Amino acid sequence: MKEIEQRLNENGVRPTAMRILIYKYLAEKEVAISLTDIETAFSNADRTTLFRTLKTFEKKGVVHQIDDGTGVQKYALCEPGCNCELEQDLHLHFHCNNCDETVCLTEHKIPHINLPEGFVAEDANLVLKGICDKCSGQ
Amino acid sequence: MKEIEQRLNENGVRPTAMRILIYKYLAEKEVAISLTDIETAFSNADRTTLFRTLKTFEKKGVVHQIDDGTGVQKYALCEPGCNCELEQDLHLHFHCNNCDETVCLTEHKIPHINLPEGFVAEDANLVLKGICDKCSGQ
DNA sequence: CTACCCGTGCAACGGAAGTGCATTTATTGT
DNA sequence: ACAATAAATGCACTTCCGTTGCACGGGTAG
Ligand SMILES: [Mn+2]
Ligand SMILES: [Mn+2]
Ligand SMILES: [Zn+2]
Ligand SMILES: [Zn+2]
Repeated sequence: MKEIEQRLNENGVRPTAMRILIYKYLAEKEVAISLTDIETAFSNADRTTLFRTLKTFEKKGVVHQIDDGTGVQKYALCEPGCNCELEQDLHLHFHCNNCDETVCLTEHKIPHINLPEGFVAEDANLVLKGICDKCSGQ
Repeated sequence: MKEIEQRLNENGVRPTAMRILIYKYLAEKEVAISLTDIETAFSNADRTTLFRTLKTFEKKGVVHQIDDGTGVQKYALCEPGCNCELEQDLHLHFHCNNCDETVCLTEHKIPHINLPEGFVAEDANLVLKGICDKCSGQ
């Protein structure tokens, strides 16, 4: 509880009640979360607030956005001290075709790719799709 | 012209006038194309027709869909004899943050990734973002 | 020639992201 | 403690894109 407030403060995000709740929600879930997920979980709050909270979190480096190819934006908490912006720190994501959940595989960094002449990479996104550990029965 | 008809026939797609035009359009452009792009190019035709044409092309293996993280679906012609479905044949895509175009780098296959226990990969999507060869001045 | 299938067109729907503005809540200076 | 100010929240509305239902019409096959 107190740690959350501290974490938000460190990142320059004012720890309002709502934001703490959303942070806690993100922390409990071990999967990437969509705006609609949060909207469902906090049906009393307004969608715009939740939307802007996520955008604030993203801008301040509290969460990173995930594009898993489903067409809906997902978010997950950043590791403490992570540098999502830097190309070297980009991890891959896994989307399960069975349970439809997306998880961060923070241990698995995106390998460096040699590009043709003239191409300069600044960012990368690698998503693997298949069956997750929960759904594969193992 | 005749080759296009043949190509479509080979893939089980009836070569209507519209479809041939769309195929030709995709072939001329060297970049990934969105439905809106096609809609703009063929303002006389109906959006639905174009949409379903792309979906038909995709189902029959004439084009593959590309998710470049912009939020809009793009499409590009498949290489003759490509096996987009197979994991081994997946190439990466490059999205230019300057000109906003997305290109296939068909030579660059997505490297195989060792996943944690229980995860089974069936598909992969790797998108690099940065500055393309045209925009980097080289 | 006729019946049918499939491509095309028109209209409408639904989900999701995003914005402008009013209102409430928190923060700061006096 | 109070006023002035800034930030967060809520409501309404919009736009964009993908998608579907249904009706029409031209080509294809029997
Ligand atoms: Mn992640
Ligand atoms: Mn491609
Ligand atoms: Zn799963
Ligand atoms: Zn470019």
